[in-house]
Amino acid sequence: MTPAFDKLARPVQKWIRAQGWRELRDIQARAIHILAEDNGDLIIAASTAGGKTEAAFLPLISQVLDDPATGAGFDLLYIGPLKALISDQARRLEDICREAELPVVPWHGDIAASSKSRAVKNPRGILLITPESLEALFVRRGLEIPRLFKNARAVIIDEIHSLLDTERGIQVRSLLARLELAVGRPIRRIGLSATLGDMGLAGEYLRPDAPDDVHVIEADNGGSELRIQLRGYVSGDKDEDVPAPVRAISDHLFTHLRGSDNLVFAGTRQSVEIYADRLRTLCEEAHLPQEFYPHHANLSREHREFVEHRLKEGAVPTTAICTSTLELGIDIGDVTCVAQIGAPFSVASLRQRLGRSGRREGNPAILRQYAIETELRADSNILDRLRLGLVRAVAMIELLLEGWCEPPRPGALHLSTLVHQILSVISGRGGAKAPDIYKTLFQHGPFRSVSSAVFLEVLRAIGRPDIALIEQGEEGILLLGEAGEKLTDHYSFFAVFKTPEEYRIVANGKTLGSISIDNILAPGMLLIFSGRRWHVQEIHDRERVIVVVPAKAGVPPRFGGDPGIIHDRVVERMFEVLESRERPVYMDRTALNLLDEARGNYAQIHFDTGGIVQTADSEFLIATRLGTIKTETLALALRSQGYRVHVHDGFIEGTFSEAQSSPIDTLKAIARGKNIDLFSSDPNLISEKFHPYLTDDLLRLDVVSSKLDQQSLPRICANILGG
DNA sequence: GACCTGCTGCGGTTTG
Repeated sequence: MTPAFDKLARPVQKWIRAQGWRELRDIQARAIHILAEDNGDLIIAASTAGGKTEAAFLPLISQVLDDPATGAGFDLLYIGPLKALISDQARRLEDICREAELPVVPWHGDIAASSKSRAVKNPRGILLITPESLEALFVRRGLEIPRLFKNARAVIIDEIHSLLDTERGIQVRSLLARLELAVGRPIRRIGLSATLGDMGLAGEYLRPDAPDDVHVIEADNGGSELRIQLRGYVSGDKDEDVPAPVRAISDHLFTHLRGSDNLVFAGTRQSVEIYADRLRTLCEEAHLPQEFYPHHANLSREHREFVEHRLKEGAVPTTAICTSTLELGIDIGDVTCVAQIGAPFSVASLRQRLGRSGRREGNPAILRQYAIETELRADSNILDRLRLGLVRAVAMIELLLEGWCEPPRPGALHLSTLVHQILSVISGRGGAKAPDIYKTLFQHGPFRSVSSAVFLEVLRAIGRPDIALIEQGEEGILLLGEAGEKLTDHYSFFAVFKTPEEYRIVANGKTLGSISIDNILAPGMLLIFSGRRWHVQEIHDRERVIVVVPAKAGVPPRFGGDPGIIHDRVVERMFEVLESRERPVYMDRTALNLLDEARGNYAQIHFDTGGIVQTADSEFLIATRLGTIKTETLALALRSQGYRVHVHDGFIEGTFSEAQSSPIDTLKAIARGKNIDLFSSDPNLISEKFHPYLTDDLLRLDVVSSKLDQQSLPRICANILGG
């Protein structure tokens, strides 16, 4: 074939021939050359099904075969964020490795303990593991880590775009640093990804000590055709059984998606239930077989796998009404079109979703965007008049077409994850001194933006007698306290992210899924769940179980959630859309009418003399033109000065009383550097799993580093006043 | 004003 092919080991070449491949893909050939050249780190970015896994593994497996290690130890380590992904990848790798007689060891919570203990006794080949299971190895078998990984040539991290600066991403980085420390040498890191907004920042994530040395291979997947339509809908009376836009959008989906495989991203789990229920009803009324199914994280594994299987097999037409569950890497094959109801929270996720469609050569990728706006009345709010949902959908489509997406946001302290890693290090080593922990987690690990003073404060906080996560032993050794022992002893310790408490919903002895305990339910109430209608029969509070039987009517449950963070650039583009006169060709007539209306209303506000206007006697409106973080920071500052404010995309709406100074004067004072206590309105600061063990001071530091931008506050105010 | 992800070790019994 090619020089790249000649570099591969015999059994690998034989496997490639058996696949009937005529040639290696471009990214595969490039990866083979780069991985043969030196020991450097590498990022491979290509779309789903673009051959990334093979690009990384074919040359690495070749190296293992050409130069076998002596003694026990895994040759390669793969970290994947999903159990389903690990099982998928293990199947593919087993096929390649069968010829080479290299063991492939999938390892996650659903794998039998017997096969795990076998692998620990005789570690060889490729280990595929979740971040949580790797954490468990460090905690439960900390002393065996060097033996298990001393031969590891590389660690492959799949879907790194889903990790980056998240809690879980910081955990993975910490584990990598601890791994290298345990084996006493660097281990080459290879990141696989679909969507990356900024390769430099991804390199920074992969190897913080030498980001510039990280090789990058990017597939050019330009050229494939993209078809977009944005349809507008106006909602009327809220009291209707099925609201008009739900009815109209469902009719449109039913007409255009029936007969093919599609994904409908409905935005929220509640919305998934509403549209799935409506589309099921339409199928029943037309006496047609069912082909629309809901898919979200609260539905049972059995039901989700049923939907995934139908999509993957492609034997019968299937449309999944889903949340971001179907956005990540699990293999569901190609879909005809991707529908998006309401604007998403990030361009990155829109891009990732669209990547599911038009993958087969010659097929276009199709995006059907639906925007719902409320009908205006004489007393309608000014922000309803600006049609911000529709405007955001337009802004995001424009940014998508330009190829932009959100970069990661480094700089957060991640104190909750730090508490977790401190406990993990102490537990895995049976005790540790503060300077050793500092060396492990800070000099080599991901917490270098945390100062040593803050580190000591965290140790003191979790060592307080009423917290008792750690305590001081002889010669300054830190040991687990009573609460720390209890926490790390339970398997729930290994995940760094928080999970809500839930009821299990059971019908006819089978689990349908779960709903949050925040739902107020009583026997006799009606429920829509898993796309069908139910009657609540029994509630078992202690067992957290709700028993339901089929019913004729129902209402969807509440699932709750955190507000999303919208990037500055998206809001900036929204204002450009409001101030422009261009009418995008992909919008239907209703959508264009709504956009014209929004532009007319925006022009009437007269922001031309500055970003703040008085809209009524005691009401004001600020256009920050900035994303969630900066707009929320200003909102907190105004609240601390006694104003009542509401935040929207790039806008703050507020009221003030005569006794207060005018909001313009307040903005002027902040612009001049007036000292503001952002927390005087006492906002909730606990959002992550280990936050409850920290002090208020530490929580404030953490929030300021991750969710606010205190530093920019004077400039934000100056820009608003400058018009 | 949202979405998603994950989980060990032991003791007992049976089988080759």
